[in-house]
Amino acid sequence: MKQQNRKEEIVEAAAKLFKKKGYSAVTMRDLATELGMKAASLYNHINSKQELLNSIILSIAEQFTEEMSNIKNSNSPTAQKLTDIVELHIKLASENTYGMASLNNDWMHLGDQLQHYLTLRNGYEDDFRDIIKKGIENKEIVNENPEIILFSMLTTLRSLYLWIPKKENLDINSLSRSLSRILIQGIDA
Amino acid sequence: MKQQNRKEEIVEAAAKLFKKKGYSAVTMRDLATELGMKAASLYNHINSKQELLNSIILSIAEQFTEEMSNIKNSNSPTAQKLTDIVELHIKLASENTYGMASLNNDWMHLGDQLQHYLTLRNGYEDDFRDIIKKGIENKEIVNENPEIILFSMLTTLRSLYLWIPKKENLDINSLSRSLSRILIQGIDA
DNA sequence: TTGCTAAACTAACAAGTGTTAGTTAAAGAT
DNA sequence: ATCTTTAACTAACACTTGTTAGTTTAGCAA
Repeated sequence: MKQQNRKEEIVEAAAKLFKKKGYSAVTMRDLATELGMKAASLYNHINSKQELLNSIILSIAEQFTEEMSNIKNSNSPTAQKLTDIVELHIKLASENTYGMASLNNDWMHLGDQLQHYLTLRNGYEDDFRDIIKKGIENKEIVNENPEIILFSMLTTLRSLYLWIPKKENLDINSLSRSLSRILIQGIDA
Repeated sequence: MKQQNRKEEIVEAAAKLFKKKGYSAVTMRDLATELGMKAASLYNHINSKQELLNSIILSIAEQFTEEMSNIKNSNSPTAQKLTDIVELHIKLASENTYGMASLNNDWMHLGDQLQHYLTLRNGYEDDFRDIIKKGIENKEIVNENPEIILFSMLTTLRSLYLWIPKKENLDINSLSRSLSRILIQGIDA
């Protein structure tokens, strides 16, 4: 039977290189060298460079979509939902510090999966926006432009993949609490 | 005399394409087509593809560095300095909606200018961090981990270039006020 | 008119691209 | 011992890459 292990090593090494140089700048020869083999040998395990990108990005995107739907459908107060979203991003970012880079920067190079990805992303953003809007209606959060709130939170959360691996001995739970406080309660003394 | 105008058109078109597809995925033939000419003709105005990226990124980076130093050396209270930083990012992001993408995503492809860029960026971040730390010492802002505060604000500000062009009829002053409030005072009702 | 210059062109190059075909060596299964 | 499969290899392909050389065209100065 095929060694599923080797394929995963390739996908991981690909994600690592994609993070460092971007999808387009990584050649199959780069990737092969990283794994100590020749470019042609990669094709015993994978079908194309494109497929590597697709599977890296979509597996993460689908996790986001699924977990967001759980949060949205819970009946927690708004602040708790937002905290849950922070936690979700921290979890997935720390589990996928390489792949998150492709998700953020190379999604436009998804070929036939681009539309599927965009659908997932738009759905995710719509859910996030709805949570904020309901929070404003219920006067649980302040009456600022929900688009600006969404933008501000989401861009911070989307960048976690860059920041988390730089910090050693990072306690994920305390990061989660601290970041939630900062995003929700601000930094004014 | 050489038409400096044409060169600026090329740099602008390059920045636009770099934003859309990333530096590595843009070919000189793409760029030429965008401008209605042949790739070889570009070299009547520019020296290399690399030079395009360098000038796009460094001109913006230098503006950030210069203006940050003004803010740091002012004797405004911390909250005002932070508001000034927000304003600075909004200003430069709206003046460079294309180039900011290269600054954020393609800096690793700067060739011999990479070190210079990193020096500027580190200096900028150090200044930003100092402002936050002083604010905590003076009890002007809350005693959270300054690295998390820095990360959170900076990543939001760095993403403005993506968000600003999507909003039409955007009043830059009201965005500036609103975003400053959200970042500093949070969203808790 | 003549000459110069800016800015476009065509043609080409050497290097690098993703990928395929066919081969080979080692490990397991019969 | 033989057969099959896995996963590596070499060689090569058709195409694309950034860039250079040399040429052409149009406008301006003399």
